[in-house]
Amino acid sequence: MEQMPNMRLTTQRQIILEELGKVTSHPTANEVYDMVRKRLPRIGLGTVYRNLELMADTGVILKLEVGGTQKRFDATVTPHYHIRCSKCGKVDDVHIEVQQQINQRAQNASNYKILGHHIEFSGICYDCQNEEDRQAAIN
Amino acid sequence: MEQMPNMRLTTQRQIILEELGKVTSHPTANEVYDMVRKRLPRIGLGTVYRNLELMADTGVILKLEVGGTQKRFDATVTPHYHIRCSKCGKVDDVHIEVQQQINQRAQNASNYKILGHHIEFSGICYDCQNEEDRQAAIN
DNA sequence: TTATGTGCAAAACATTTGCAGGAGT
DNA sequence: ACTCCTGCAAATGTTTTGCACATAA
Repeated sequence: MEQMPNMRLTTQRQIILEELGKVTSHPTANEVYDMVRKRLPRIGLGTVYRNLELMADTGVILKLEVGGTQKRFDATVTPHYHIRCSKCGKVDDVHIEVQQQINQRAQNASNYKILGHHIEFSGICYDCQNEEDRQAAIN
Repeated sequence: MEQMPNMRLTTQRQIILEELGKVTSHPTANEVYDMVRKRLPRIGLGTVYRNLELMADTGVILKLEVGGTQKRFDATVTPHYHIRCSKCGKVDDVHIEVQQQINQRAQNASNYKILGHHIEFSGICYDCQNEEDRQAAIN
């Protein structure tokens, strides 16, 4: 794990990062807690929150502030976009090219110093589409 | 207010919508509550939440699920993008053209049925830039 | 008249924090 | 040793909900 000065390499940190790296599901803090607890049964939820926050602040992971009530986390830090299913809330990556030119446009159109952007698509995932079709067949 | 069947036109609903329409600041539910309370001192916070949610569901207003801990609301329902100040959390509109073509690209790149997208820029607002300069001058 | 909506308070949920003991450097 | 970190539990902040009464249609 890349570190800041005064940031210790603890077992908890290593395992949180390892477990997050294993999945592509953009888990919530609580889901990470459940994953990590299988290997470290006595870890506290506060520790998970503190370390996810810390790793997001130092750029080791990404904190996704997408729709829904909970924050989600992503071990892939290269820029990419996301889609969230309006039915079930699942979040997936969307592999389209990054729209670099819109940062400049936003710079021209506002009095902010632009740092970046994120695109969140909304839609219905494959499973929920099938679910819809099944319901339609019944009615 | 445009309505669904069985949706009554109450004083509370009218005033919530009026007050939200007066501002461009993308207020949180609690900020709407404070605005509305000046005219309806006995309104409950639950009523504000229930009605903002209902109006967002019926498309009368927009619920913004941008970064930060609270949801924000917007009386402007025509598609547009937002920017959030990384320092103070303020949210403003960004008036650049809507990137309609990326929905098709996302459709091709995923197995979701795409419904739409939203872009959130991050940056430093004018006031916070000045604040930074003032701090730099001191140090 | 009657189903829907409201005010109020409590509950639910996500996240943060204080603190005493534990562990990395 | 000296900090920083952790587990635990309590606190905080936001949103939702149950219920008895009020009100729009």
